[in-house]
Formats: sequence, C-alpha cells, structure tokens
Amino acid sequence: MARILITSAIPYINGIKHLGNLVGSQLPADLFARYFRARGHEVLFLCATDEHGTPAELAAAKAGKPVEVYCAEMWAVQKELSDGFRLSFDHFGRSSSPQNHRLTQHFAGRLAENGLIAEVAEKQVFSVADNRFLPDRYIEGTCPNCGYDRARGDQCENCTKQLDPTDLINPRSAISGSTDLEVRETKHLYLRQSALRDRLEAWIDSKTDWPILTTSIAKKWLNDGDGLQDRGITRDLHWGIPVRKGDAPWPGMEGKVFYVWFDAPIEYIACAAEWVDAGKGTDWERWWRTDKGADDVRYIQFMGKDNVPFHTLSFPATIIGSGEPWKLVDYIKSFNYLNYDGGQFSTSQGRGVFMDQALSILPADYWRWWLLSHAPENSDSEFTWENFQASVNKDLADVLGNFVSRVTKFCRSKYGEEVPAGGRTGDRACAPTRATWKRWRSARPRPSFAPSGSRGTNTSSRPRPGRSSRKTPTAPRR
RNA sequence: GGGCCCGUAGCUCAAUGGUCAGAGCAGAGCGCUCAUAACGCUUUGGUUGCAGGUUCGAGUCCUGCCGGGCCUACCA
Repeated sequence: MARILITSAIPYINGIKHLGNLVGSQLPADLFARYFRARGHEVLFLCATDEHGTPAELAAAKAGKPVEVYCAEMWAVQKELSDGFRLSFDHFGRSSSPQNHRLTQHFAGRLAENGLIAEVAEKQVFSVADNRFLPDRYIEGTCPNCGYDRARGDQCENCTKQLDPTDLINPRSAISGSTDLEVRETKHLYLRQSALRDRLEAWIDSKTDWPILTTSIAKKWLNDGDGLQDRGITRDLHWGIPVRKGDAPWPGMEGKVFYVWFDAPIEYIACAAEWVDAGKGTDWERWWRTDKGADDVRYIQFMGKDNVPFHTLSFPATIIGSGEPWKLVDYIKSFNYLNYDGGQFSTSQGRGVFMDQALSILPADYWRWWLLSHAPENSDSEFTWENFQASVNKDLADVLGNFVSRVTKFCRSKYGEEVPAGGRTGDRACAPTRATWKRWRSARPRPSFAPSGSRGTNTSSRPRPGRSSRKTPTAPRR
C-alpha cells in the first residue's frame, strides 16, 4: 500500500470559481484521490483558500466589509460549493490560518539564516487617496504607443505593448481614479532564487516523466534572459502574514506582509497541520517531513498552467533553501484552460458557468462527469452548452440511465420485489476481470484523464478478451 | 518583440517513430423489445493546417510558413 499526498492549487478568495478553475485543479485532483483511496492506498488530499494579496483587500472594500470578515465569509461559500461538488478534501484550510502564519515565518527565517534573503530598496508608485502602494496593473493611463486611454501600468490591452507605469500619460489609480500618485521608496525582501538555479534545474531535469506543459514552463523561467531571477516575497499591504524572522521581529520590515505567492504554497503544509488541529488526523509531519516518515510518500500536485512557475521554482526554492528535510513534490500535473463557447471564462466579466450556477442547474455528478471527460490535458478545450446537453442526454440519460432502468426492471420481473442472494461467478467469467485488475495494480500513480486511447497501463500488444479497461476510472459501468 | 504549446472526421477528443490514423456524438442502413421517445448491430466520413527534410517507416522527429492559444517574473 502506497501513501499518496495530493494537493490542488488553492483557489483565490475573491469570488466564486468558474468551471474552468474547477476542471484545472480541484476536480481532477479529487478524481485522483478517490481512485487511489478506492485502490486501498493511504491518501491525504488537501486544499484551502488563498486569501492574501491586493485583490482580496479590494474585494473586501468593495463589499464594504473588513477583509478578515470578508475572507471568512467567502471561505464558507467556497467550502459549501466544494462540498456541493463532492470534492473529497481531507481538509479544506485557509492560507490565513495561524498554522500558516507560523510556518511561513519559519521558512522566511530559515532562508535568511542560509543567506538566501536579500533586502532591496526600490521605488514604487503610491496612491495617496487609496493609502496604498499600487502594483503596476492597478495603475491606468493613456498608452504612449497607441493612445488607448485605459492602458494598464504593465501592459496596454489595446496594442499589447508592454509598459512601465512611468510610461503612462496621465496615470491614475485603477482603484479610485485618483491622480494623486507619487513615487516612494520602499524596502522589500527578495528570495535569492538565482543562487538556487542550478539545483532547481538539476531537480527538474530529473523529472523526465512530467507533462511537457510543466517542464517547458519551468525551463523557460530557468533559462530566460539572465536565468532565474530573484523574487520579491514581501508587500506593503495590511492583510497578510506579518514579516517576521521565525519567532523574531524583522528590523526594517515592520508593517509589511509576505507576498501571497510566498505563503500560499506553504499552506499546503500548514493545511496538514490544520487537518490535525481540527481533529481529523494525528501526525501531519509523517506526510511532510522526510525525517519523520514522509520518505515513502508520493506527492502529486494539480494546477492550471498559470500556476506552474510558482510550483516548479519558487516553492521548491523555498523548501530546498530551508535546508530542512521537507517533502518535495514528485509529480506536477498541469492543465490547459477550458474555454467557454469560443472565448475564455472570465470571473471579472462574469462570462461562463460558475460553480453556484452549475449546481442550481444540475446535480454535481453531471458536471463532474462532463468536465473530467473533457479535461484540457493536451490543449485548451471547449465548453459549449450544445455539447454538454448532447453528451448528458445521450451518454448519461440514454445509455447509462436506460441501462440501469433495464437491469432493475429485469431483476424485478425475474426475482420479484426481493433482492436475490448473490452467488459465485465462474472462473471463465472472471478471467478478463483478473487480467484487468492485474494491469491496474501495476499502473504507476500518474494522472491521465483521457477517456479513450492507449495511454496508460497496457504493456502488451496482444488482443485480449473482454472490454478495454483503459477508460477513465469514473466511467459509470453499473 | 521573445519563448512555449496546439492544429487529426461535421463536432468533442485519442494515437511509447512501427499493422489499414482510432473512439464517442452527429449522419445513413438494419435489427431488437427485458428497457427511457430507448437500446443493439452495421456503416458513411481523413491529402493528420501548408511546403520541404531525416528515416526501411512520420500524425509523431527537423526546418520554414499559415492559423489559434498561453506565458513574459509587481494580478493571482
């Protein structure tokens, strides 16, 4: 029996997720977890909400609520929806948990002790009216290239030219519209990823079985320009994990918090501690510390492709740089995007199908089945209502529904109202099943969701009796 | 601009460099009735985006082009 640790990319707190988010991480992770539980393996499946960062603060302000209240409410909403979709997390935590505060500060302290943190003074745009520093994309103005008047500080959406905020003509805050902006100097901590570049590259090169989507993105970042760059891990925000060096204060960093992408992956670990503290488990280090029993754990992460750089580089840099025996990921399953009727799903534009709407239309299993059988593994895939309707009506209602109806009515007509006692199946009938079972047991725990085709576990080209087993494990058969 | 991914039947998708490129749906034909206006069987449909190259052999590897998408480090 193997021990399998599974994490799904943690969904951001600022709203209800759409089906594209769901199929890109949580849903396939859930299928994978259920499959290995059903095969008798020991599984720990963790997810959480990702609660820090500028968008969370702004969403709370827009809702007219204190950010911690807003996040608590949205956590409950997301928890209810994940339950509604029957996502079988062993724990659904929060990146704002005390456990994550402690652990994030611990990692930062260890990295500093190992000389992997640099303090960098930099200039950044500050909005007086908003009383906050503005990330580049929260500054709007007129594009110097094409004249578009709603260009963002990082890029003009109209002409796609990349910009620096200081390039903008008549810059203003995208939050309040205020033009009372000034450039202020601020000091931040940087994770010296460049110092770990060669170790990260060697580690990634050793992962020859990862999806090309995962490794190609990682290698791009490792080799682009001057190679892997250091990354700022602190921000001038109010809501977040206060910058501390382990248990100690961090002189010069008062009032600052860690960057959301520094603390979010650490929540994978902290979530296991939350799982124990919630009384659902007994020993979380057994899953995460290779010196405390986790050396035989196989750890698999699920995420959309936009998350890959942080999971292949930043988070491993944090773990390796700590010098402590934390468990590194063994396999990163990344997904492309699910599109909606010819375009992208869009949370900000309300375009697409959202988790709450979906459940109000049909029960979760309809969605689970369709989404998993159309998971965008090799390229972006497409949701259309026509396809969804036709697939559900034909495959679920007609084929499966009719089959169940037929079997139950057949039994009733032959055996009456009583369920007949079971018997033993003959050896001849069992033989194909045994062959199938043997192949399943020898399969490597690597996720692949394509409903047809010959990827997977078959090592023999000999035709075999019975029906192919190489279907997605959720394919309803009885 | 740079990098990467993708392009396969009307649609949604498969295919460790190796039989005749396969499934489901849609279309056509036949059949069945234990069953949901169902179901089963058969079947039509392909210059694998285009043009070259490597190879005994290319959907797969290489080069160029066309088209779509993603990323490009201060959104997450």
